[in-house]
Amino acid sequence: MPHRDTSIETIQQEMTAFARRARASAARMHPELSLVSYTLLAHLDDQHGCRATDLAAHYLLDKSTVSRQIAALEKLGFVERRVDPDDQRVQVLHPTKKGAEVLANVTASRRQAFHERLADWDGGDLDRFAMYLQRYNAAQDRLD
Amino acid sequence: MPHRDTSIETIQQEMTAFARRARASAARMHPELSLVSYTLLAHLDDQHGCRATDLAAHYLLDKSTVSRQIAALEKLGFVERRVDPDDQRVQVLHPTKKGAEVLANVTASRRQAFHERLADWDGGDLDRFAMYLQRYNAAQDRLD
DNA sequence: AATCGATGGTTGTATTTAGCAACTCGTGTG
DNA sequence: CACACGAGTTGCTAAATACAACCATCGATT
Repeated sequence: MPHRDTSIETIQQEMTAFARRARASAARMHPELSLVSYTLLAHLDDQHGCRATDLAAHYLLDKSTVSRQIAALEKLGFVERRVDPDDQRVQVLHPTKKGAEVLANVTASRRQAFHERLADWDGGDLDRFAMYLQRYNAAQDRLD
Repeated sequence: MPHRDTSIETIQQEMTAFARRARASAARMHPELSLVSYTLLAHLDDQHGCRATDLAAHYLLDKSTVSRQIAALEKLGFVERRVDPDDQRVQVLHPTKKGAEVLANVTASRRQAFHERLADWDGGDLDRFAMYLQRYNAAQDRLD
């Protein structure tokens, strides 16, 4: 088996192992915000608001799923809806002040965890690893 | 913000993005074997059999979850139980012939998908990416 | 202007995955 | 022997998700 295949095998195994744990471990770390809620809220934050449909498209989730997740986030007081005056159908979603704060906390603590995990990596390796992941995910975007 | 932090931020984002999708995309590709079942079956296969408790410990799953997953796999005829003659409490789990075949098929098709995604990567990059992932997951093992 | 198809969103229903708690049954140790 | 422990199962619950049916609004066409 060529070396190339061995590498691909490893990548497959490790990505799978990672995926299996990520959700559970995220839930353990941040009971207040599941991986999905976190992701949605983060997207709203850095897009400065967007529509539910956009979230669904971007994350390949059913619109009903997004609708319920957003409803939950709204109930928690983390997002608010602003009806678009130009089109009464659309609700532009924004994180509330409270939502932005919680998001910032979770982000900080996730960042902390990542920093610990990556503490002994040198800068060049971090840089390359980051690049590879971006490249990998971008490829998946195109194929999925 | 030092470059190091930017890399870590990217790694965090990309790993999260990946995790979010992996399950759904695995389910779409292989409706016959969820990501968890696949993982459990694969573990049985390469350990040449093990106990339910070992699976639970290894994958940080509740023993009830493993029990039900195994029951499902057994119902499908993919695993069989062999009671340990030295300790009647333990059941050593093994993939059946059929289970091993299905596993091989799914593995092959997953490998195919990975090959497509990584088709335009050069050997050095694949190698480094694989190493980084192993290193990252090993670190997570220690901390989790 | 009335209508109709497309778009944004919600709700009903079902499935899957998971955890926790309570249980059974066998094992081994005081 | 009694009792604690370990392996596994089962009852119950909750969360996340998909699919389908639905409602409201918009925009284009007649």
